[in-house]
Amino acid sequence: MSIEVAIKQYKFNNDFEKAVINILYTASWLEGQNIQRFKPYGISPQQFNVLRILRGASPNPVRLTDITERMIDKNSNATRLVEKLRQKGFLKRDVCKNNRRQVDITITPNGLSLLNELDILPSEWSKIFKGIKKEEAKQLNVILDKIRE
Amino acid sequence: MSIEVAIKQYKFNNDFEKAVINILYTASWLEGQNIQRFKPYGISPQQFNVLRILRGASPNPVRLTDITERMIDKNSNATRLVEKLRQKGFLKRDVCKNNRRQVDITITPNGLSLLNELDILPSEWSKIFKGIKKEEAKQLNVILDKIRE
DNA sequence: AAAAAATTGTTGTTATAACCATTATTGATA
DNA sequence: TATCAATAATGGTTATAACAACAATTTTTT
Repeated sequence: MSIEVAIKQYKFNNDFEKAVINILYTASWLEGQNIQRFKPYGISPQQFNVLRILRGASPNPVRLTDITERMIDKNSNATRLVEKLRQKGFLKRDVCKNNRRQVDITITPNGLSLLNELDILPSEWSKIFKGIKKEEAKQLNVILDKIRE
Repeated sequence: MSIEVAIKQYKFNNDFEKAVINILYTASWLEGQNIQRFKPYGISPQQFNVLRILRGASPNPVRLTDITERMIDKNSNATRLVEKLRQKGFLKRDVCKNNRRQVDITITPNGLSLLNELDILPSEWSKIFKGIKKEEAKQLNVILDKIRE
């Protein structure tokens, strides 16, 4: 659906302004889809993000600052997200031996199997993105990367 | 900056997955810019969004459902956003005469002049978007609209 | 007209985000 | 080695989001 119809605003000052609103709107839309996807498993998109970061480093641990750096939304409070996930048994926390200020955070087998269930299969991607082709996804990535220069 | 470097994740399963993360990340980045922009004026991006909707309809009033429909982030609680803005004198609320369930919401001169200050001048847009050209902004809009089909 | 259904907006509650001060530890330096 | 700055993480507080129940009013049905 065009952004004009979606938010019933038919006058944009220019293509850049429209792009800003389009990005924000599309992100909110995707976020909504993710919330629905994760809800049955009792985790939030942010928590999912943390688990993916941990899996990326697994079996090596990561520190809290690593998580903050790599998070999509940098503003969140990583300490509390990690604690939530620990309570659910998806990760473990150990004070780092070399540097006792740091905490080593590692995903557990439980966490890995949760991610396994949540991974989107290649066949599902084409359903979700039925509107665009691979080439367009690539173009999109190029343009978004340029925007944040 | 490429999304890989930004979030230090170098393996994506495919271009679609990368696009999802890229959109979410870019939106968070834009949101951050907006928060900084609006902070000196004491309003949030959501409140700014509401005021823009009101200006779009001005001098006609809009109702709460209109606001919810047109908001970028549909999940917010419009009632409370409106109340915040009313307290600051940026809009007024009147119970609708024809239908007493409804509330007519109108932007005040105060609200209009706030928006006036916050409007991004054409010269500023090119600074913010120094990374992309008008044509790329157009392409971006086309692709994002297709995604949400 | 009375009852049922739909619409419109409000409010309570719980969870999460945002902001910022604080603690603990380490490493540098004088 | 005592001090100070930098680093790493935590926790209190306030604001906002998310969800859901609720109340008031209007519209539709019987």
